[in-house]
Amino acid sequence: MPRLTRVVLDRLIRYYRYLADRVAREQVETITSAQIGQALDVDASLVRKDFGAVGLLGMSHVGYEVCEICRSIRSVVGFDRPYEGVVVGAGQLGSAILASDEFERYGLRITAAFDIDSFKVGRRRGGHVIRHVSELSAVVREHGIRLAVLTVPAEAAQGLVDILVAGPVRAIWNFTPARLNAPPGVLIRNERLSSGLAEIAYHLNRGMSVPGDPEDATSADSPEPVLVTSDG
Amino acid sequence: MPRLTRVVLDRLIRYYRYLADRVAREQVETITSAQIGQALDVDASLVRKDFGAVGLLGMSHVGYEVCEICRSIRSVVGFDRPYEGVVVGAGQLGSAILASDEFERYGLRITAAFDIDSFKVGRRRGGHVIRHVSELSAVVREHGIRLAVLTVPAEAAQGLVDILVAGPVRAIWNFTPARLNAPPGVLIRNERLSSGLAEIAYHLNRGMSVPGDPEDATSADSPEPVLVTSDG
DNA sequence: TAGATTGTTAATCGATTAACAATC
DNA sequence: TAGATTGTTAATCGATTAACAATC
Repeated sequence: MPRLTRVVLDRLIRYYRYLADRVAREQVETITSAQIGQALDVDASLVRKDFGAVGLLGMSHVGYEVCEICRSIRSVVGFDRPYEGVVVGAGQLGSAILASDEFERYGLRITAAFDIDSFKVGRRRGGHVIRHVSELSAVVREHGIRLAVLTVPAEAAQGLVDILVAGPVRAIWNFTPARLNAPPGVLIRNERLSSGLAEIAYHLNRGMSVPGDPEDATSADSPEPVLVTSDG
Repeated sequence: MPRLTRVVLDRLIRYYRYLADRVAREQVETITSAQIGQALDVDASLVRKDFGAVGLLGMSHVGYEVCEICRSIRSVVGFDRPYEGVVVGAGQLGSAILASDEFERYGLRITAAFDIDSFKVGRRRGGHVIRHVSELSAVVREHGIRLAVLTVPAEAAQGLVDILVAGPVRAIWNFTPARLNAPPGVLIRNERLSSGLAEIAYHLNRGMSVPGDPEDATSADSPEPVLVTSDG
């Protein structure tokens, strides 16, 4: 199977969330590409193409089996193979992430938290005892941790990346505004909030005159598209 | 000036952050499109095209004035015109946002916080007293608030959007996983963390074999690109 | 001046949409 | 069967990259 691009991956998530939510509520066994497309504002043939890309086969005259779609997406993306991650930086945002139980749904289990502030070390956040960052290198090696969530001040970020990638860490989920360098093969996923703010500021300053880039919602009753955008 | 697309806006932010950071550190007066392009892994002619789109003119043989670039981007995006926003939902994530001072740099000033939990109401978060959500409608109207940051449980999100857009709110910064509907002219910006998790899970499951989509960092010393991606 | 750099046009690339034969 | 739906190919669209004359 050829590598999926990020835009495809993004749509797969949207299909998955929409269908998983729906199947939990109503009894839906099958669904057509046109129905999904309308609900999510994606062209029906793009839906079919995406499904084809993950090996899903539909049934003529019927559509696709909802459970099979969900299963297939989970499997292709890898949500069904749990993996462990650590949170580095137990400030407000780090604590919010430690307290969240949303991530397990997507395969991620947070197994340790670190901070440099010795006042915080030893305290609990969302069921995890905070350890001192000096233990970071040993812990990720010992447990073969492959993901680190970075919620530290921007200045500290690169130094921590260097420590992490010297061990088994192969993906960094970066919530700091820092630009980070890592060796080939290490994924750095930036959650850049300033990008959201740019879009918001631009929108508010332009008046609301121009239609945008509808993304994962529609206002079915209005001819003009709602402005809905997302990072991915 | 024609409307800027989201991809252009995204790059503008990257230019801005890179240059603002740099000018704060070193004494740089001018810079060429090639230098920016190399630092940020963007084709030099795309840099020039982006600058053209915001009305920036360079000087042959010299490049662009760094301060002029920054000023121009701030102005086009609207960072130099402050606006007020409210945070709805004073949980962990809401508190993290309330505590942050990063956003003022981009024009956003948080002026109020709301929650439905009467135990929280009256307490302080990052300098703001939390008010009961029943006051939300009156407050946004009174202050002409145009942005709301949503950090509530997914089930509560749509109902709050309806209240907000009935008032002056014209942009929603959505940190919940809910898909939201709003009338035309209202921007809904989704910060969808599951999208980041999808990319991470996919990467970790694929092995690190395939080069990716370098975005705002490069490992200058390696021939292969580092995997660096971002929501925007 | 010579050479570096811009601004812009043309070529390329990739992703989305449209069309339609095959299927049940 | 007739008609709805898929899977796939071709056309379109938009964004990126390459090329290059104009400039200082």
